[in-house]
Amino acid sequence: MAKRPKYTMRDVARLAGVSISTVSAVVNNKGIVSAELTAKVEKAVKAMAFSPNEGARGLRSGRTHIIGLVVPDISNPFFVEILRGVEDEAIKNGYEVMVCNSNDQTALQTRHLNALHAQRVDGILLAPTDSYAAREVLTRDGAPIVFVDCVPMKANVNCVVTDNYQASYEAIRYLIGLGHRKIAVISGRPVHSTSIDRVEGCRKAMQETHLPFREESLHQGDSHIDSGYRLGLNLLQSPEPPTAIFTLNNRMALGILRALRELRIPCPEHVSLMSFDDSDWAEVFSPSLTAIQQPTYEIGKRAVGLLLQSIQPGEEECEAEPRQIVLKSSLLIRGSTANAIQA
Amino acid sequence: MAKRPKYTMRDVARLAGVSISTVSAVVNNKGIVSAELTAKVEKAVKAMAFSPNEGARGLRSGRTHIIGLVVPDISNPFFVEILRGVEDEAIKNGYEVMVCNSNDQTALQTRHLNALHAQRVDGILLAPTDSYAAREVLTRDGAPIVFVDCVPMKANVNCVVTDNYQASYEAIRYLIGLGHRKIAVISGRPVHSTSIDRVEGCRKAMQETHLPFREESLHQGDSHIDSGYRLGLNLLQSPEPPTAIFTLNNRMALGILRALRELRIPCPEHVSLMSFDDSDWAEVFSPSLTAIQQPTYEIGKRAVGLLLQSIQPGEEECEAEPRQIVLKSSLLIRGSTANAIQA
DNA sequence: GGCAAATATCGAAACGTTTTTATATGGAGC
DNA sequence: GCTCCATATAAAAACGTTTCGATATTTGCC
Repeated sequence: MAKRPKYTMRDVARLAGVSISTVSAVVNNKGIVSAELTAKVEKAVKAMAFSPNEGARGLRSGRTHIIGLVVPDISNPFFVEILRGVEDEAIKNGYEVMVCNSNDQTALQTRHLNALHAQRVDGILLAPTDSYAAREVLTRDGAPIVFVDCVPMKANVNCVVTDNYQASYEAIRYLIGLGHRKIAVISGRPVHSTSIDRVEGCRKAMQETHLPFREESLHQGDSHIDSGYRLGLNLLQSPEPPTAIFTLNNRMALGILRALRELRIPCPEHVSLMSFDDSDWAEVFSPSLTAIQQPTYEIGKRAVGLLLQSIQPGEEECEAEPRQIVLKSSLLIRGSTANAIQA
Repeated sequence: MAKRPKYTMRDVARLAGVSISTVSAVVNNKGIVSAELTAKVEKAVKAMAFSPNEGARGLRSGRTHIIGLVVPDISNPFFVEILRGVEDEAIKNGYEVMVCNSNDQTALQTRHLNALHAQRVDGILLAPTDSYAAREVLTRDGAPIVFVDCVPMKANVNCVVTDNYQASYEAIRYLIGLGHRKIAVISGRPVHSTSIDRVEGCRKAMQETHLPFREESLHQGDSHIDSGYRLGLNLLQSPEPPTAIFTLNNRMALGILRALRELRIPCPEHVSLMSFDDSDWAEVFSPSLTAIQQPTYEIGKRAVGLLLQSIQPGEEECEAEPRQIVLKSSLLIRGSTANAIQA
C-alpha cells in the first residue's frame, strides 16, 4: 500500500524530454505539438498515471470546472431527481458538481453560497430556501447563477421553473369537475414563488367557477411531512371537513396520508387527495395517488444548459438578457381522487 | 448588477497598509498579529467582502478542504440519508462535499474517482458499485478512503457498515417464528458484500431451524425497483408461491409491492413482505411495511469522522491499522408480516 | 539564395495563497 | 549603554498549472 509520489507536469516533462509547456499543450489537446513529441508525452503521462492538478489549473486559468448546486431539502426526492439531471448534464460537459443542502435554513444557504464562492466555482444552480437572501447573492460579485424551481419575486433572472400557475389551475378544475365544492389547499411557505404561483392558480380556478376561495380554504404548511400531518389532522377533524385536499408538494401529501391512516378515513371514498409532485411510490400506494408530475430530471438538465451558456458566452452575447425557461407539468389521474359525495 | 472586481489578499493588504503575510496570518487566526493591525485588516476584509481563494490556498497548503462522496444510486433514499449525515458532519468540520452518483456503472464510478483525485480532495467516502474497481483505487496514490455500506471482499480497509449478517439472521428467525416455511429471499447483485452477508444471515437462520435453503429460495435482483417487480411477478405466479418474501433492499420491496398490487394478492393475508431498509412511506403504506432500519444518517456521520482521522493523523498514529466500524440495525415490525396460513 | 512568414518548441511570468526566512523593533539583563 | 533574545512585521519563495513572448527551425516566395 506504499503511496506513489505525486507526479507533476515537471516530472512528466523530464521523463518525456520536453518542456513543461509542451506537456501542457498535449494534455490540453491544443493541437500544436508534433506527432512525435505528442507520442512521447502521452507515453510519459500514462507511465506516471499523471493527472493534472485541477486546483492549480483553476488558479491559473480562472476556470475550475466545478458548478455548485444548492437545494433546500435533499430529503425530498423531487430535488434528488433534479440533482440527477444536473449531474448527468454536468459530467457530459466536463464539469463536477458540488451539492449543498440548505436544510431550509437561510443561514446554511448563505454559508453554502459563500463556500461555493470561495471555491471559485464557475457557476451556481440555486433552488432557494430564502429568496431574500438569494437576491443578496445576486448583487455580489461572483459566478453566474441560475435559479431552479423557485424564483425571487419580481426579479429578472436566469431560471428554470415549471408553470406552477397553470398546473394548479388545471388540477383544481379537475377536482371541481368531480363535483367537489369544499376543497382545502395546503401550501408551502408563502415566501416561495412556487407556493404563490400555485395558490394563485387555485384561486383563479375557484373564482372562475364562482366558488369562494375562503380564508379556510388555504392552509399554511412548510413543505415538510410533519406540517402536512398536523394540518391534515386539524382539517379532517374539523366540523366541516373538506371533500378534497390538494397539497402543494409531495412531502405534505405523505403527511396527509399519515393523518388519513391514523383517523381511518377512507380515501377517496370520504375525501379525495391530490398532490403536487409525483413520487416513485405514488402509483403503488393504496389508493394510488393522483399527482402533478413535474419534469424534474429535465429541469436539472436545462438548468445546466442555461448556466453553461452564461459561463461560455459564445457569439458575443456576453451581456445577454436573462432567460426564463418554463416547463410544463402533467396531471396523473390515479385512484386517490373520485367524485364528491353529494352532501 | 455591475460585478465588483475580485479582490485578492494583495488588495486587502494595500488597503490595510500591511503586508500580504500579515493579512494571511489574520485570516487564518494565527494569533501572532498585534491587536491594532488585526483590527485594520479585519476592517479591510469586511469592506472588500474578501474571501480567500480556496483553490490557491489548496495549491499551496496541500489541503483542499473538500471530501468526495461516491454513491451507487442517488435515487435511493438510503444513500440520500447517508449523504445528509456526511454533509452535516463535513461542514461542522469545515469541509465541503463533492457528491458523485455512479448510477451503478463501473465506468462512471471510475471516472468520478479520477475526477476527485484530479481535484486533490482531502479524502474519499466510497459506497462502491463495483468492489473490484474499488480495490484498484486502493492501490493508487491519492487521498485516504473510507468505504461505506459495502466493502471489497477480504480487504482490510477503513469502513463503516451495518451488521448485515446479524440483521438478516434475526429477520428470518422472526419470519420462521410466524410459521413461515416457504420463504423467498430477493437479493442484490452477489458482487456486493452487503448482498453476500445478508444472504449468509438468511442461510444460517434457515439451516438452524432445519429448513432447506433451496436453490429456489434465493432470487437474484439488482437492487432496483424493476428487478423486484419482475422477480415478484414470477414468484407470485409460480405453482408453489412462497408465504413470505424478504427483499434485501428497499427499492426491490417497492417493486414487489407493485407486483402484489397488480396481481391483487392481499398482503399480509396471502403473503408476508419484509424489507431491508426502511423508507419514509413505509409506515403509511397499506399495509405498513415491516422493515430493517439501518442507522443511515449515523453511518454518514461516522464515516466522515473516520475519514478525518486519516486526514489529520493526530498523536503520531500516522500509519494506523484500518478500522472497521460496524453499526447495529433494528427490525421494525409492522403490518406487512403476519402468521403463515397453514397449508 | 535570401528574406518574410509560419511553425514548433521553450523559458519565464503569472495566478493567489501559505510558509519559510529575513529584518526591524523593544525590552531585559548586566 | 551594549548585547541578546523575543516578538511583530515584511519580503520572498514555493505550490502546479496556463499563457505570453521569445527563439529556433522550417516553409514559401520572388
